[in-house]
Amino acid sequence: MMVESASETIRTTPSNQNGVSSLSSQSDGGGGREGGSNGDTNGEISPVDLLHLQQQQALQAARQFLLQQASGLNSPSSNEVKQSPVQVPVSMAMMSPQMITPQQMQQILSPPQLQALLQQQQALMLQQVRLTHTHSGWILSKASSKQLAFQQQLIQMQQLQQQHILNLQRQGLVPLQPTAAMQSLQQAMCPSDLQQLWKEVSGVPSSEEALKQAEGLDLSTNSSNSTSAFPKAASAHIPLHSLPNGQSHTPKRDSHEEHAGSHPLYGHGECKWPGCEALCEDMGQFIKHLNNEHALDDRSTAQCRVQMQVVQQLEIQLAKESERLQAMMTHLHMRPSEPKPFNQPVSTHCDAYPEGLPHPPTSAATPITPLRQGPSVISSSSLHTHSHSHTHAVGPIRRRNSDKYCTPIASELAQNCEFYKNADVRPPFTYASLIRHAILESPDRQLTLNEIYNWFTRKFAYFRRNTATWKNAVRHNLSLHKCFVRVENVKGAVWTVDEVEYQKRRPPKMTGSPTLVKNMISGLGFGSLNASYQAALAESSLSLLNSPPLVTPPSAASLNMLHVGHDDVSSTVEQVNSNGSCSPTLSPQQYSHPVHVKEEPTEVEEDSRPVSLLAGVTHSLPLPSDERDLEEDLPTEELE
DNA sequence: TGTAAAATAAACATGC
DNA sequence: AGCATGTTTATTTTAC
Repeated sequence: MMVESASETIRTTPSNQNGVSSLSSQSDGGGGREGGSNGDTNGEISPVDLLHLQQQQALQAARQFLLQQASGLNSPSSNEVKQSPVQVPVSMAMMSPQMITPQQMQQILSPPQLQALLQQQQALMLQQVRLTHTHSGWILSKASSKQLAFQQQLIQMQQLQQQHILNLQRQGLVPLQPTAAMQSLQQAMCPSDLQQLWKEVSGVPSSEEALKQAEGLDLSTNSSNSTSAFPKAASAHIPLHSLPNGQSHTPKRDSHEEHAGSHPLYGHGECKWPGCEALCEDMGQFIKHLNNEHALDDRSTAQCRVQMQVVQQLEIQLAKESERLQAMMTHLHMRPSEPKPFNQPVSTHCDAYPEGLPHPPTSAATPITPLRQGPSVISSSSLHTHSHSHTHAVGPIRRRNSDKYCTPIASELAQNCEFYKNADVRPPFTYASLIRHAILESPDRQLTLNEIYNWFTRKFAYFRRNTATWKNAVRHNLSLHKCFVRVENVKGAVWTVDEVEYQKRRPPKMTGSPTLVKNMISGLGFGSLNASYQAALAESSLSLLNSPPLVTPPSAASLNMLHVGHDDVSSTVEQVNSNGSCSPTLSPQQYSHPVHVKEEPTEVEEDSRPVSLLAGVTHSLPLPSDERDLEEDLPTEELE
């Protein structure tokens, strides 16, 4: 090794010291065996399943829609829902009726369209009701209140729609007069809410707001903290069940709404008011426009109401789906006896995203932090590890596990990068693997120590929270392993990977060894794994890759372990065309490129935000031995 | 049970 | 002095 010590400096910031105590090493308990408790045993397609399916589809579409609606939509190309019927149907048509309020339809669709939609929905509802009745006994016992509520929702939507159809016919197309829209609005909201809403919607943004236009709400911002991330109109609280029968509830004021930074309704020089795309040069002009065109009048109010309902519906739906997801997770990964806090509000587990924000210490009761993620994909070993280290959530890496027996790091990371990013789960990889991966992932395949640190903290929530020891470990590994080569350049030293050395480091071990595979599987605590079922899962998950990234759940079971190579990355880089961690741009060849030490190490502070979770199909999902249709509903997650 | 690999901890050096 | 970086040694844990 070279022990020279030239004068070099490290330019980067000292990085994060989220000082959390280091944990002494500790042993682990036995191992969480996922219970085989079979909560529900539905084998065939039922009406409820149909409804579920419909809900899923609606939710997916709605999620996109919500993102558009609630985020101020930074992408200039994507227009919001507007009068133009051409724009709408793509997102709207996918949404099931319960996602769209009549008012919104009224705003969006032309009367003929509205009529057609209404008829369609009526037919659908009738069908559903009939099914419900036909199987009423079964449904009641199984689907319970959730479905009933859903039905109710449908019916009420129906009524609202009819009401609005009448209004439409009565007053022509444009609803400029105070109408039932207003009435229903007032019905649904208590006066204080209404006032607040009006104030929020029509109020002139304060000058300070105008000044803060720097960071408009973009998607990432939105997802960072669920409810408060919604734009004002959305965050205006409305009765949880916004049914015309009115409710009293006193929403706590959203403290964010006054300080939302830039105006959520303004972005890319364009007014983001639903149905409006007026161009505004600057904030001042926009404010003028807002006051003129979207002042406090009936129309604005109705539009606001529409928006509220949209958001509310979506939130409700999201809550339900999240709940279901957690139930699934609980069932699949955790002890059956463990009662899960199902009632956790969505907002609490949606805050995982912001990178710098340390999690609130994961309570021991909730081993699986990232509820919003689809940890169905997460490495079995990581889950396993995590699940049985309650008392010390930051237990030691169960190292060999990953490196040798689990999925290669690249595909694993690619698949679960979002999970690891948000979940306080220790990645099942060796430090060496991670370091190598980080370096290879960088544009120049070289990183400073600090950049390596940053990569760790960026990619893994675990390393955001537990900084005490792992940095030492990183340094230790860098020094220890010959495969990491320190290279000096003008500005400092960078670390590179000597691929040859890395390959030498560990001879292939378990290539094609049935015994090892078996051990691996059993070691992961899966019990018996049905190969054919895995294959099916893999296949099905393949299809997920075609889904839009936003709604692609990382729920694909995968089979990597069945073709485990000898080593994590070495096999991965060549096999899997995912350069790991979500940045699918790097070609495999690049990994083997000779390293060029560049003069100025790049700062990879906030690298390209990798979003795709659609990496591999290769993973293993802990499955109960009884084969069940896990794909029944996909965790509709990832509000990146 | 022994061994190797990896994690963990810590001492120490160096430069800024 | 304090910190970041880097090296080295020792011990523990884990899987084989």
